[in-house]
Amino acid sequence: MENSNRFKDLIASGHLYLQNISIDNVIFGYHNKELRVLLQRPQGISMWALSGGYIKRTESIEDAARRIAEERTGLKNLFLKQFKAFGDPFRSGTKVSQEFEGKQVSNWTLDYFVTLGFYTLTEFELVKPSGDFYTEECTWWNIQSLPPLVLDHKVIVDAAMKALRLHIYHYPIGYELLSEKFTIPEIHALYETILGKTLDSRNFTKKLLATGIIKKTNKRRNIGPHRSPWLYVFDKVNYENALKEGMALVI
Amino acid sequence: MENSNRFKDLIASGHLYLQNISIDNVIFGYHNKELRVLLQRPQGISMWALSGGYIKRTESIEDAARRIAEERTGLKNLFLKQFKAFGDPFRSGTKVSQEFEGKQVSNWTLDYFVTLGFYTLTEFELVKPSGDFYTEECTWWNIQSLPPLVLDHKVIVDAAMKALRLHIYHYPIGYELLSEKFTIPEIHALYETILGKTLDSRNFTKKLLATGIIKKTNKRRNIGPHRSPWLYVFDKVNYENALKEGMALVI
DNA sequence: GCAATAGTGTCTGTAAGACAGTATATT
DNA sequence: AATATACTGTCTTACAGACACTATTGC
Repeated sequence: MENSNRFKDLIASGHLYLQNISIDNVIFGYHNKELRVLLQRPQGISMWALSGGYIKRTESIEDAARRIAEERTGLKNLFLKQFKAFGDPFRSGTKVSQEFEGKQVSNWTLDYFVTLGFYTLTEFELVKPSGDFYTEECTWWNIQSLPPLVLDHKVIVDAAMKALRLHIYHYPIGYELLSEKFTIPEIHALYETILGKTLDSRNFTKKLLATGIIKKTNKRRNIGPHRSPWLYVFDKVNYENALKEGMALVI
Repeated sequence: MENSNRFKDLIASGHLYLQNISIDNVIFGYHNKELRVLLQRPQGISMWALSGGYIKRTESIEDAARRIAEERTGLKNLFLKQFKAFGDPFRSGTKVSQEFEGKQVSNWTLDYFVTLGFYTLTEFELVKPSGDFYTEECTWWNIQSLPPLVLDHKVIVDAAMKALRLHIYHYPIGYELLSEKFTIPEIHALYETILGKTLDSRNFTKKLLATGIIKKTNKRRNIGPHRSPWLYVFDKVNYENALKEGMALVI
């Protein structure tokens, strides 16, 4: 059977979405030394939830996670990483989860769901968060002061944060969080914010430059009554390679 | 509703297993400088497959992966790690997959499956592989010379191998692959085999001992007409801690 | 000149990595 | 004695990490 026909048949015969499996996307936003997470509050619930959704029968899990991020942020081509799957008969199936995941009030949303954890990186000033019909609020929360979260979403956020902090040493993080041209102090602040600790600026600069993922331009940024910092850009070739092959950065 | 009743209802009302999601467990076996993978060949198929299965509505994903490993190896308490989820509408749904995953000939096994990749470590001499009713053969294959694999199972094996080689630096690997007491040359050979490269024995010993995960006993192993090596054991406290918290080993 | 920020060079200490000779068990 | 394997110490080098002064900008 051709694939297009196969899809039509599957969709016609059953559900648009895969069953028993969901995606929770921890959408991180960065701006000006602040790291936030995009959360939404479902109608009539006092707790907050990650941007989640289901996998269409016609898309890969990465596409699904990307679509969910795009629905909430309006942005395409975000930095996206799968980090862990969570599955336990008790993680969904409480009263709360019925109300929370009850976007579609049918049996299978009350069922045992395995959720695939992804995280996404974006610049939160570029984003006007948008919830869906079942969402009462959708907004950014500082990572240090999150509101009460439904289900095991706090566990998922913590795992995403842990994965992000590990990945920052192995993948070129920053492209989606900074403007196309950025200064060393800007990317320095980004790394400090994500890692939650100060990094010696001299050593940081040396080591980041040694990876080759960024390069100096011949332009400077005017920042008022101070010395103008040089502008840098990501080196396309080295960036893509580090994204695919990984890299070693010990800062 | 009580949980026990909830499960009964769910199982009675639908399927025993979660739908659209499977587990593939890359069961690695080690013995005497050789690393193997446990594969099975379904009835009437010429290609081989990973040990896979589905998730019962009453168990967590880790429990399901553990159960699958136990069904094939007969062993409990194996080293088990989740490493990645694979999901794409085209990864299952070919003619081959119908025959392969057609253990239960019903619509949903022909459907789009997201599979959760786990890997397991064991000592293959301890294992008498056992397939199930639908399996024609179930046996160990050297990692260097795998037979043709169904679907994307080669991709999954490669990803598991990559994850294992990364994890060996961060988790105490060896407890399930060696006898309770083992010598430095034995664990040295294990690390060399998994990493696929030679490791200087002097530096290896220094650094492994520095982690504190193994400790010397006052016994030696008799190995014939040669100097008798000391026997070591894993240090329970440090081992458990490294398993939970991770560790740093640069070899 | 002042205030604020950018930018960078050097030193030290640690440890990774290279390297080879001695010890021991058996026949 | 011969053989095969276990065991270990030192040196070099690289680099991580600590550290502080100079440069630039606008007012």
